[in-house]
Amino acid sequence: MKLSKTYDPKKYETAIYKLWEDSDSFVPKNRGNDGTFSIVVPPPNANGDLHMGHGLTLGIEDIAVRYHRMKGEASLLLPGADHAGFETWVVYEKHLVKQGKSRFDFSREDLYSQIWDFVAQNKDNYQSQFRQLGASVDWSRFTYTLDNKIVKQAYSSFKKMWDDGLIYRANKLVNFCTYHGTGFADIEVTHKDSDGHLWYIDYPLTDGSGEITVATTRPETMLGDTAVAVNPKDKRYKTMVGKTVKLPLTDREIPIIADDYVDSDYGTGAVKITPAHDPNDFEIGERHDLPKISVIGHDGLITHEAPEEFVGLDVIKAREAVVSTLTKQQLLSKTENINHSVAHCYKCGTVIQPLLREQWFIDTKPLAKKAISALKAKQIRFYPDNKRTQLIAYYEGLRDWNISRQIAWGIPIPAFRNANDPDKWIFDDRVKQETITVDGELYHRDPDVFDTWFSSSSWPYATMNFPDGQDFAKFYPLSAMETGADILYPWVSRMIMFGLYNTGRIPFENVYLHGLIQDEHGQKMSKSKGNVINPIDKVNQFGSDAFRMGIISGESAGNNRPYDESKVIGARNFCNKLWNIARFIQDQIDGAGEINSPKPKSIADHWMLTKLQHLTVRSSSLLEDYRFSEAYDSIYHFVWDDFADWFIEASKTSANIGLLKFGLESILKLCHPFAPFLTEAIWKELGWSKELLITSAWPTIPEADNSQAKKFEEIKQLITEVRQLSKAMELKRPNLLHSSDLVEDENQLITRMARIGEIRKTDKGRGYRLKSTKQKVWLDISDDILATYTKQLKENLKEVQRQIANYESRLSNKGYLAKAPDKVVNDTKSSLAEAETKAKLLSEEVKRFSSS
RNA sequence: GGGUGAUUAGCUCAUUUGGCUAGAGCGCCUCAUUGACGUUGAGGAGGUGACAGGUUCAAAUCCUGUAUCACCCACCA
Repeated sequence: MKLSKTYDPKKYETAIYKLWEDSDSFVPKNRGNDGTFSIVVPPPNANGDLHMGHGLTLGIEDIAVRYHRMKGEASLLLPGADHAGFETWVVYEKHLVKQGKSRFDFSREDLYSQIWDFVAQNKDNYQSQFRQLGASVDWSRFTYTLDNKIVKQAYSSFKKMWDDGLIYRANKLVNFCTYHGTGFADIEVTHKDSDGHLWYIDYPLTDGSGEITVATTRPETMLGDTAVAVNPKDKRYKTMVGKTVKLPLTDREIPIIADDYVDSDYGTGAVKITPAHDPNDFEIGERHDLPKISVIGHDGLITHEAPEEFVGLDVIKAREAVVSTLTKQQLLSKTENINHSVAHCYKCGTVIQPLLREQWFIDTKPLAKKAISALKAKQIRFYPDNKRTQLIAYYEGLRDWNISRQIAWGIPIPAFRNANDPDKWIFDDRVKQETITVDGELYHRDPDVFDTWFSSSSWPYATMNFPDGQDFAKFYPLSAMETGADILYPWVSRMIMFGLYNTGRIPFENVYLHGLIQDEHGQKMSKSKGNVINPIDKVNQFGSDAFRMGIISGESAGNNRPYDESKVIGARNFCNKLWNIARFIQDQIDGAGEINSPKPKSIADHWMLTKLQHLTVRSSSLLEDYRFSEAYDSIYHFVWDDFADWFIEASKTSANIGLLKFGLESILKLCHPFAPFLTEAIWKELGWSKELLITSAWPTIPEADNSQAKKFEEIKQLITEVRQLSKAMELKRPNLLHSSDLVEDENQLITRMARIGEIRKTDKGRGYRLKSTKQKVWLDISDDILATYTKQLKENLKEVQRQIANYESRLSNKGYLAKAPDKVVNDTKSSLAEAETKAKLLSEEVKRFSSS
């Protein structure tokens, strides 16, 4: 079939993907090689469209997997979807609001099943987006984070940790978002610098001997104060320690205590202590056995623990009321404006309230310890490596992890509380029941669900059917985990800890972290800014292959990068170039009849093969090293600069059909991981093979004669020089004189490619002697014309002389000769020799024109 | 407050353990008009590698310091 003039992605992509799927090409299978390669796709949230980050993730992972598949390894790219507990919950709540409803209108069970259906609708959506991106994922292994095996693994992790004493339930301060009504892990809280006030409040001593002034940014919490603390070394307050103050606005009497935590230089050096609403105060409270009075409830309103006049006010109103009452009572001595860091909900921006709540916590110390030693021993390779060091630092400061979430959407925590003994908890996975009876006693299920990250921490092996699955035996640890650098802490860190804990092994051998894709101006993409670029739009506009190559081009691990459409356009043009190379070769073959075997004959043939050799070796090693952009770059330039611009052009003088075909086959293979649709489409249209390109073998390295190749390189340089001279002197089809067998042999090639009028062999040259070759070749032009070029000649000579001086000074340096490697020194010597020859020729010409 | 990264051509970015004349894409200038491709071909211009020191025969690369930007972490009331 005749190929059309330009490549039309829309015409092929859907059908090609179906071809791969129908042929089970994505199912891992060894082909003449017993290696394995495995990546699990970071499961996208099942609540919307794929974004740019997914495009990059899938692009990178698919390139790696397709390469290893073609190498013959059993290669698995396992797809999945994330129920994304809290994230989806937020999306669904907005959805409810649009319908004029709220979460309070439904029971938890109702909500759960509604969201289940909501998510199910979206799953099809992004599965088709995976297909559009060309991701060669094994759909038969598709895993959803609420699949039975994942839930079961979450329970067994929980149970094991429970049994090992790593899970504990405690009434501790949690980061609570009063808007969403749930607690968070520390990592889910963002700190923002905000303008606020520092209020100075006088607390009168009970014995009437004076007062102590405390400074606070949150005066409303004074209603829950249970002490005032000062530094034990602070002389100002030495006599007050042990006394009590009468807490204003309340009728309570609270002690003045001494604690090292207090910084004497900040504020007044005296701190009000509210153990129920401040993490530091909580710790001081623990040390001094202070009562914890919760004056702010989970609804964000003042509780009945506070005086009647404040009850039911929200935090802001309560603050105003407290300040105004204190002012009236003349207890407010000073107010300062300050800028300080305030914790906010990462999703809605509500100020986080540290509130007391009974939650499940994981003691992360022992888990982090193992992870640290694995990372220090470099058992996992990181791209870029500095993320490894960063992660170690993170583990070292890691605090216990609150895994309870007060939302309906998630995996229920398999723990039940004794109805008669609130401190007695048992593990049981009958979570569908609200109550169970064990040994004749009634137990109530914990209404909370797990933090999503708790279950996804086991993703690398839960997806592989740990502990007995064949996949686990074959593919674990994963070859690589490729994901965004932004989830190094929330996800990667925990997968490593959990993997080591549950399986005793690292979960993956390599971690490749890509940076954020920003908008064209380097701004973070976000819905609120309205600068989100949809990858699928770009796929539709430029084709999937162009998008993939454009987005990985210039990509380097760990670095953020703006979306650059010019790169996608460049890649689109490259697709078209490939397409037209195929068209040309197809035309050649159509007119050729019998196709000979791919034996190199001409010097161009040998040259092309040595370039191909070099490329195959280089691109393979770059791909093994996760240097995708550089691999793409080297293939791109071989195809365009070497194969199309030189080999194909040369073949117009004398074609070696067998080698053209071989070259194209090799190119299609090398390009396949990057441009899977296009290359498979060409492969199919050409109909040279019954097998699919996706499962064909990665090219082997061809044999070629290097000395023949060098001859072509010389001719190539000669041609380039003639082109340069023609351009500079505005010559039209100049003639060439030479006394060289090589030039004689290649005179047709030179005539065509250098746009020469006539080539003639002669004993005596005239005109301009070419400098790029050792062969004696002259551009046959008059001195008149050449004189117009004198200025350029002088500049060239100067440049060459500068180089010579440079080389000479290097070679006269004793240290250089003694310490630099021989190869480097020899290179310098031959460069010097070359430059000297060139200088001689140039100076002769310059002299000729200076004297005339 | 602590940490990490960045700073290279007009723009966006590469450059594996220090070693040829620091590269690419896009943009720019000049030319080519059609027999694979104008989503093309040929030629070209353009860089004190942020700045200041240091180590080395040799530094964009290693070290120290400075500046600017970005991100991450952090319980100073």
